[in-house]
Amino acid sequence: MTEVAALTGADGRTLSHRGQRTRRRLLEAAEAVFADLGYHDASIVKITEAAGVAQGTFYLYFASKRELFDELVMDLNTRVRHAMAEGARGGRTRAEVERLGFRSFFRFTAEHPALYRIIRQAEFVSPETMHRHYDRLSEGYVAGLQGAMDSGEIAPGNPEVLAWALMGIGELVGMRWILWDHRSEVPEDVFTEIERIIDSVLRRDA
Amino acid sequence: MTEVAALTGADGRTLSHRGQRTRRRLLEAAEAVFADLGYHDASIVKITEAAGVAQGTFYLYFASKRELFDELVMDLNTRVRHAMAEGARGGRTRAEVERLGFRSFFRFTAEHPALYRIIRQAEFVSPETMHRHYDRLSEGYVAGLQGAMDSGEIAPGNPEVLAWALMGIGELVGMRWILWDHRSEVPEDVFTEIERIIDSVLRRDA
Amino acid sequence: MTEVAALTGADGRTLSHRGQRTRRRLLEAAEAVFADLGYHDASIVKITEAAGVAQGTFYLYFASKRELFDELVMDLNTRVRHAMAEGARGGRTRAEVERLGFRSFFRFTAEHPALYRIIRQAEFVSPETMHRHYDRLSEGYVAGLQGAMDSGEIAPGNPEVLAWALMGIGELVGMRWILWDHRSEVPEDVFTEIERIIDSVLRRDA
Amino acid sequence: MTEVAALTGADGRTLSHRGQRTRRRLLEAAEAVFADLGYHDASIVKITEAAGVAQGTFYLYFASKRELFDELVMDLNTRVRHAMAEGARGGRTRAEVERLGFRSFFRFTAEHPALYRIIRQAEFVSPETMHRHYDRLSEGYVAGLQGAMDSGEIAPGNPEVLAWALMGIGELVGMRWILWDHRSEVPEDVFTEIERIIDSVLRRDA
DNA sequence: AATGAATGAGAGTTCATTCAT
DNA sequence: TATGAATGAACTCTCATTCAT
Repeated sequence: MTEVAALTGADGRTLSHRGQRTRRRLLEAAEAVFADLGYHDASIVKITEAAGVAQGTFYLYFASKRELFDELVMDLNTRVRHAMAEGARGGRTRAEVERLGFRSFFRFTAEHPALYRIIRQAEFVSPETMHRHYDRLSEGYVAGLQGAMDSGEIAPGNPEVLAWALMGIGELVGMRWILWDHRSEVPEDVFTEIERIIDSVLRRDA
Repeated sequence: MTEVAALTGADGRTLSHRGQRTRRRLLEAAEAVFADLGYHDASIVKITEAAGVAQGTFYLYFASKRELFDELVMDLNTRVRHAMAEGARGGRTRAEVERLGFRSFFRFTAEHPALYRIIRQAEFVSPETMHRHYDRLSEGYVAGLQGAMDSGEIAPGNPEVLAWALMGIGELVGMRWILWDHRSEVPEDVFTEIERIIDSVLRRDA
Repeated sequence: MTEVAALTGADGRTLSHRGQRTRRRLLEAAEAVFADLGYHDASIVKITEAAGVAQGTFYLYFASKRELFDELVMDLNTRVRHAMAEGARGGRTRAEVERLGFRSFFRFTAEHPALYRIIRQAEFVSPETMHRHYDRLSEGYVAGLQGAMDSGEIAPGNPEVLAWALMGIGELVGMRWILWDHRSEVPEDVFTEIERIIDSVLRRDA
Repeated sequence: MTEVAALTGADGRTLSHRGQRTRRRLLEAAEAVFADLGYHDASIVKITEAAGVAQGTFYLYFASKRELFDELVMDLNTRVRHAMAEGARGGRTRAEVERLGFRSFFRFTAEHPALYRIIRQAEFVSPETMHRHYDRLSEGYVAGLQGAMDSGEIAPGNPEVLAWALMGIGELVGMRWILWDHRSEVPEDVFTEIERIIDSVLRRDA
């Protein structure tokens, strides 16, 4: 259950405080540069420059550009899921939980555009990592939906397909109204429609 | 309104028959290579090799790799939309139209994986083209949905948001069950759930 | 029997006249640079500069630095063997043939120091190529020695070991008196001693 | 004349017991890693890892990678010569001495492949050291051969050339039958031929 | 219309060496 | 005495693009 950030260098050795700080700086710089430029145009030079370290330093902490990518994706994956779980905590009905989850997701997207931008290139960079990202994300959905279907709170159906449908909605709506419009959250009327969609899809009698 | 395939060389000159054939071969090769390798790993050498022409020939027909990309995306865009319109033609209710549209979309995805794979890289290759792709796709949806809302056939709501939500569903479900599973169409139970989702979202009383 | 120089590019394609010329220039530059600097310090930049072409041009003709190495070694190997065979042609006794062969070998070493210098690094660069070099060289010796032993012209013994012993003598004496002293041939008194050694080793009664 | 192992750090300071041990460990690790990988692929990291010390520690004992190389070569040189002298001690004729010397040389080569493998790269790493290695080795030979020529025990000739010829024989035969075949000593029939060669070359009447 | 040789900038990565602790 | 983080130059190799034929 506990997910601990790796605190080792590229060779698996434990790091000093200074080392940990450098590693974190590199990871943060990478997030920013990847978000800006995408995986391919984000060169190691640019990342290390942004982190304020020399080029060679990079390889003290990551075995390759791809490994950095994998770690960053998994890190962001952990964080979105936490953010969504956190944001949905107060929800009393399944629909409310999902609405709150979407809100948190949009907020996270606004704050961490890298996640969205990286993930859409991931299939050609690191397919397994991409799969793991979506799989982990869907797991959370599926568990909740399955439970609510079993208890009869929401309409019966295939929870896995529903999960992927919801992820698709989140991805494209976030892309369209957060990223393209450079907003920090989705406009209210857009969110209202999202709510309507979620509600109709989950609603039992119908 | 009429969309005519460009029949000119990179410099805008009209092409001979032979020239047109070469151009088409290049475009087809590019679709295949892009689908396989993605934009970045698809080099001009690989594309010209696949097309059976010399490297230099490429620049007789396209000003740059990026221009080829743009053209290919727009070409595929036109073709998906035609395929969807065609496939949905017989639909008698809006819901039926959408279901048929999805079916056609999935089929197209199976036959032209390049579209999906290219589009997910597009933001860092050619943002305008990417926007145009989604915009054009959504236009078709919006028109239909708007009409059906106005006539009271489907539940009122924000047709644009709904359009993007539907595109998101199609994208992720197609990715998950067509591309990842290497299937030529989505499994029936998955499609059944998709139908359920579409129906709930469009259903009036609720 | 006929050994034809490869006339293809790195991808196996046949070359135009211009291409062949460039390839040859690259090979010649490599021989010079390798002889001067050894394999490791001879960078592609230095080789292409010496050849008067751009860096990228190199990879049009050789798939890698190591492939160039292999080709160069094999090329020089062919040439020493020809030179030795040629030089020894007039010899009437086995001993005379060997003496003439050594002369040619020393002359070749003076003209192509790269062979010696490359071969001594080869074990860590391309072991198989190194083996092939020595094996091919020894084959010529062994054939001649075996025949002369069978006919009773020279003392009986193990022709293979003898061949390697002779190669060792040639290598170290060439290194000491040609390469280190920067001479174009071995001093006469040194050669006289070499003759004495060869004669004693081959002499029958004893 | 006395050859004392250097007991100083890179800066010339005398070393504590602990320091001496570390230095020795580094030298041993270097011998192993050089033998395995050759000079160029043997990085300081690999050597220090093999020695179980930190990277920076290396420079407490050696001013540079090249200095380590020089010291190692000279160390091995001292040891081969000792081994050969030791092994040849019982020989009663010059020919017997040489035979025994060769035996010891082959045995040393099997136990310390690094010597052979390093020396063949040495010309581009540290020419002076390479020269010193061969020169020292030949000195031993020359002294003995000269004496035996003077006393008429062996055939008259140029002892220096003969010495280099013998070194060449040892190098190539050791390479071929010890190193390439991964044997701990030369096969008996090969050694028999070596004996024959030595005997013929040294034999007076003839 | 087509070729394919040539270019050169820039990529990811390695490594001997330095230095603060 | 020892550590290990940091450096930055240099390396091999790739690739979109140009151009002479």
